[in-house]
Amino acid sequence: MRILLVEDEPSAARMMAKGLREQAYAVDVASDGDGALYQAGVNDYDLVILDIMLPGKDGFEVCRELRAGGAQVPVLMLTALDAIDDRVQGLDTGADDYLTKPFDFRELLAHIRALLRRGQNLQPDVIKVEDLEMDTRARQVRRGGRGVYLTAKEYALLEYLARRAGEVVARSDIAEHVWDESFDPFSNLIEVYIQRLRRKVDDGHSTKLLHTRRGAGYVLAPGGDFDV
Amino acid sequence: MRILLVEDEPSAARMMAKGLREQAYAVDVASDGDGALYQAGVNDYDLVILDIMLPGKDGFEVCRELRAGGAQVPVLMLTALDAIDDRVQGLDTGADDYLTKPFDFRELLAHIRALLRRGQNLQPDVIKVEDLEMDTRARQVRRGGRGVYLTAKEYALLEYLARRAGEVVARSDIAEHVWDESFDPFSNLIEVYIQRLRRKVDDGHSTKLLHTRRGAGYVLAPGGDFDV
DNA sequence: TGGAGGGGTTTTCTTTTTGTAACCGCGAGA
DNA sequence: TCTCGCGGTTACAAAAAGAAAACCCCTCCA
Repeated sequence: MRILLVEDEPSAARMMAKGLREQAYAVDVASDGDGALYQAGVNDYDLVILDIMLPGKDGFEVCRELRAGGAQVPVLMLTALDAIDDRVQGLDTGADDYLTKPFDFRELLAHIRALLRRGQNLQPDVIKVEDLEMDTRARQVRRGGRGVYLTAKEYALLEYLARRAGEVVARSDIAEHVWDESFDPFSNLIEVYIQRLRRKVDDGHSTKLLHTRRGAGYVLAPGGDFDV
Repeated sequence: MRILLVEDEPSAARMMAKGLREQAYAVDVASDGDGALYQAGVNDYDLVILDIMLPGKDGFEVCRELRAGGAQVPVLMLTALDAIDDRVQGLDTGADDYLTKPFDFRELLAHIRALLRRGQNLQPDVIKVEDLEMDTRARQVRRGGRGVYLTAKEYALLEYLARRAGEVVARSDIAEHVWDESFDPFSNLIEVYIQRLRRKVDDGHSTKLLHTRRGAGYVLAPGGDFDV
């Protein structure tokens, strides 16, 4: 899941981005309103985290322009406690949720999870495909009851495929939602990660879940959704 | 679906063409305005993607000449964000849509889908012919509920026939829409692919869907019955 | 400060797909 | 019925896509 973080204070931005990446989110950072609008226009984010206090256009204005441009993306507003404003509380700026600073990081994560869930028509917290189970809340994966240790990127990729289980997912989609703007489309990084996932998820199991559709992308499904 | 991509920057062109081909579009590339006009004159494209910034004739001029020549083909303009122009926004250059660079690839795909759909009065995402189902979004094909594995070219050909189910499709049409300009009209490649499709789609089913009309082309229809 | 691990790159190897070509067989018209 | 030609079939070569392996670099932490 890919997030745009709009925060002008560099150290806060760095810290949050780091924490989010640790949670396997792909994060792009914008430090002002215009940059944020530009990024949001270019990429398809799953969530925007928007600090209200920004140089130039403030958070309210950014949110307004986003909505005016037809963007459906969920927006989480951040505001200082002493600057809470009726507009924020009423969420009538077009935002979907807000959080007061300073906040506990786990609290932020909880809000993010809730918004993301809402954004994809309430997908369950635990995704099951055959005997593969992904607990997206605990970020825990098990295959046939046995725990599978995945790195953050591996997890993010698997979760993205799992949420679209049974569909052929184009590599452009993967690049878009699992990696951030620094992804090099000519690298074979996706193949490399698919291979790492196969080793951890499919190796030693007779039913493989990760299938290649040459010229199209990858599918996560038992049997690949057709008899080969 | 056949697309003419007009883009002079080689790496951008290569990247876009690759991504589009991944989505089973047949893509021709032109690197300047005159080349584009020539190609568009010779071939029948379903869509033209036109960068405005071109050496020689620019995108506006190319579009104008295209329209002057009576071309109805949908045109999607690409423009740099900092070069947005009233002419672009007003779409009064004869273009049907525009997109600012750099853009998100999925966004491009969405625009392409929208334009292609607009041109053909709302094509559905799922095409059904008898017990053959093509889910064009998930890129899955099934016959009688059973998944059918098709390569990229096979899929493109079947989709083209399916969209024109019941019609006799001339091999010249097939060559134009499923292959690109490098197609050798003296080869029997189409026959080869029809055969491959028959093996995967019709074999083992009593009602055949792929029928030959000698001297005319092929039809995808149950029983091959159609109004003459 | 050094080593382990995660993320990313590069290179090489393997498999699949695409395209070519030669040959076969059937159907329509003579 | 015979023949010609269109299309079908099959085999194979070339090219592309993907898999695998090895390697690099950076960060974090003991």
